[in-house]
Amino acid sequence: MPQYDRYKTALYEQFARVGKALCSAKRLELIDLLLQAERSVEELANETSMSVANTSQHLQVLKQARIVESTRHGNHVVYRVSSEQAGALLTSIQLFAEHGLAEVEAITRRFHDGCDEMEPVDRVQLMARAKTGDALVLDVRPKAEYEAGHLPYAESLPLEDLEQRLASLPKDKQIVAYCRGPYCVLAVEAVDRLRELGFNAVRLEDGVREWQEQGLPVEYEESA
Amino acid sequence: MPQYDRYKTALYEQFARVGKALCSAKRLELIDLLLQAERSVEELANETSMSVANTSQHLQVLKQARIVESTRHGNHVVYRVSSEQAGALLTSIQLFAEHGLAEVEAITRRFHDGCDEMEPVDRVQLMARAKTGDALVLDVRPKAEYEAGHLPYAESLPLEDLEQRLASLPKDKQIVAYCRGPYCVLAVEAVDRLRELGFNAVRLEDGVREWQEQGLPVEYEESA
DNA sequence: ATGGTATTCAAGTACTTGCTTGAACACTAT
DNA sequence: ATAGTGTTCAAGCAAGTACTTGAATACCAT
Repeated sequence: MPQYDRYKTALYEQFARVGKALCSAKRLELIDLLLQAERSVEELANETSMSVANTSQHLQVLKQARIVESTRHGNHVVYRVSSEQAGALLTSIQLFAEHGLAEVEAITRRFHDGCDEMEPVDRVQLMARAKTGDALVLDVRPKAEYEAGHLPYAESLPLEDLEQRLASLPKDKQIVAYCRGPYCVLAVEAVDRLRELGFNAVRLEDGVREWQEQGLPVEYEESA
Repeated sequence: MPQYDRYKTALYEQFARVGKALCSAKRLELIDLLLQAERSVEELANETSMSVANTSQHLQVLKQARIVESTRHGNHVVYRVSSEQAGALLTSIQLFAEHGLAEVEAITRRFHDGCDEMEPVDRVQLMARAKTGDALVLDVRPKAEYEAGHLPYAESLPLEDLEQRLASLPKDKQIVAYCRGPYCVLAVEAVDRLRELGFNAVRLEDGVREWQEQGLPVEYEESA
């Protein structure tokens, strides 16, 4: 079966193309960022602390695997994730790593610990409370990510603006902060700070992606 | 945020460990085989046309990523997939590759073409027809894989034994052959041969894994 | 113990990858 | 045109990976 062997090899090599795109920590980080919102090469380079050239090269690899796509906008080249299935890919890797590799749990615990916020939140109920104004849902990611998609009734309050806007936050309602997802620390920091100041704040582990994967609705800025 | 940076890097490196295990065509092939049934190193080496030492090394990589596990059985070391989530990983890569990479479709088409069997089969209905004996479902994989799990009411008829057992096959019922899944060619070959001889044969694209992922039941040999 | 078989380990080589640097290219604004 | 900015390309180096070969280990049978 020489014919068949060539077929088989060719096929697995195609599958491996996808695998190769996912085998670098930096590339996974890029995908994760792009899942929140599209970005230019320069922005991605800044956020991942890589050189622009290097970032560009990683993006080429992802592009060849059809995980991301790009369009030129004037002087910038904007990259985005090419399909929702790319998110599923990352999710399944993260899920697998979390269940299979004890190290992942150890790492997240070491960082998130001290912040014992992890009371399980009923998502549907949370949405209802947000709707009635019973709870204040804060999106603490950078504004651009909020605009690209956010939880229903959530308000944007990027972590970096938190200090300036403390006065406008209610002391009498529960504040629920979320960010990019379970591995992101933005919401952890926000909740830590808010509690320090006496607010009733909890962290929602979900990001928009997790929320969406649960089949729950997400809002977008109409202007875009 | 140096502390945070270290956390982030460590985390993505763990995720990448999983990715690294999936970035070689040979390793994907190994996983695919192991998803059908557990095997010794030697068997895997034979089936993938690799040297034993090389196979062993690939298996170490998969083991470190906790995708496979092994136990010693007397003189042999038997490897198996460590959890069902590993199957989900491979599935999501294959799914992604199939949708995103035109090459995959081109490759499969080139091989499967001529065999225009792909009439969509209603799985639940097929199971009903198999139960009543209305259709004969053949598992054309090697016997060991059949024993590790097969579709309900399916009979084992490894492709290599097909010629010898032609006489026992019915001309008056539909024969539905399946193998490891959509990318496997065993069933294609079986159907080709059967049709040549005037049987009413079709191929079911599913393998056991696909079947199971649909939430449908699977049978195991009680003896095992 | 001895020899046989299955697996893993260790060392070596060819090849690939990740990152850097500096140049080239594409587009904008003047 | 010209200069300025953002992105990609090309060359080069260090590090890592895939595979081979031959030796070492683990187990079984006698």
